[in-house]
Amino acid sequence: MDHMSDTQERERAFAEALKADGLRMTHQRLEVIRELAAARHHPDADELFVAVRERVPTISRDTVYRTLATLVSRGLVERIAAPGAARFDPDVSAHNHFVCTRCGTIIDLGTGALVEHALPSRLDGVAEVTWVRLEVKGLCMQCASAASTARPSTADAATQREGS
Amino acid sequence: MDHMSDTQERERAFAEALKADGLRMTHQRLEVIRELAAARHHPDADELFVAVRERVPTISRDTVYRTLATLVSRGLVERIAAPGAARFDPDVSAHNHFVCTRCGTIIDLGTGALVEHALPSRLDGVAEVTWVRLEVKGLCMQCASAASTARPSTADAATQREGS
DNA sequence: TTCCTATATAGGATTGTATCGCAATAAGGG
DNA sequence: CCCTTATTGCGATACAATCCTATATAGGAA
Repeated sequence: MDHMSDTQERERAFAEALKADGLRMTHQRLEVIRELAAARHHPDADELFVAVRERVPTISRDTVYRTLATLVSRGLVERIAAPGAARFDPDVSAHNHFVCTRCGTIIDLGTGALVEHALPSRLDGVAEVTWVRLEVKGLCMQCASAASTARPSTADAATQREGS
Repeated sequence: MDHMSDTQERERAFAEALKADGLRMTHQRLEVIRELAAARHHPDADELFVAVRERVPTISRDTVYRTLATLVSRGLVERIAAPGAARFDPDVSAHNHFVCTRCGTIIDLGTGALVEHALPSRLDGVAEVTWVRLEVKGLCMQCASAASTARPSTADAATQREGS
């Protein structure tokens, strides 16, 4: 809900984190964080690059990568390892993901699906647990209907070898 | 437990899957599946390549990649997206993973940690759920003690930008 | 066993993601 | 308005993964 203030809050948090470390708020960084905060589809670095370039035509890919690295290291954004390119999630709160095995789309599931403290207090080889999430995979609506009708559709991700 | 028969069972399942599709059992494929079935650390393609090359000196990286793709597409092995290179898990049964955020090591947690994840029967945008896992992140024992004593240790994975 | 053909392999070329190195640029405190 | 220092742009580079194709081989048929 209320996306406007949400985006602005993220902007503010980023500006604050930068200042706290003696880093500078450039307009490149500002546009990257804005684009990501407003995104609803867990974009990858290149999607952000293309989107931001509309407003900052001279921005380089590397600046986008560096900005994302800064955000992730500050805990303001989460990096999601995915086939192909890593995706980024501006929502750092505890929530779960559904991943379509066909097109790679990620859908937020909210925290409802996650049950509390199912973890034993001690896990072998594990010193400290800081993060627990439920991951769900399957077919998204789009791919399901595309599959039932005809062609595999223009898969936008998950471009890996098919296996002879 | 009983790793020997476990490995042999996986070999047999692979041979069977190949035959069912008119594919051939080459000794390159055999050594790859053996190496992976015996592995306990969720290796990536290159680790398998290096290990298998000990016994099949002329094997190419591509053959390892192709064999893995074949295994994955047959549902005999699971691909785990990870920073750097993808890792592969010969254990396809429902079990959960702990991932060390420092070194990238993956530790099996068994199914015990997974409680009744009461997923709503209907999820928005989701057509079909075929896979549910719990993912846990934190610090492994090794990294925890290495961190408390001194240097960051020779991180063997998770080599991503630090973020200024 | 030998032959034959479709499948598989080797490995160099290629694509794609992400990072590095450095000269040029600009943020922002003084 | 200056000056120091962080930041940017971009070509070079590193590495994962896949493609291309001439050559090799699995494995059924004779």
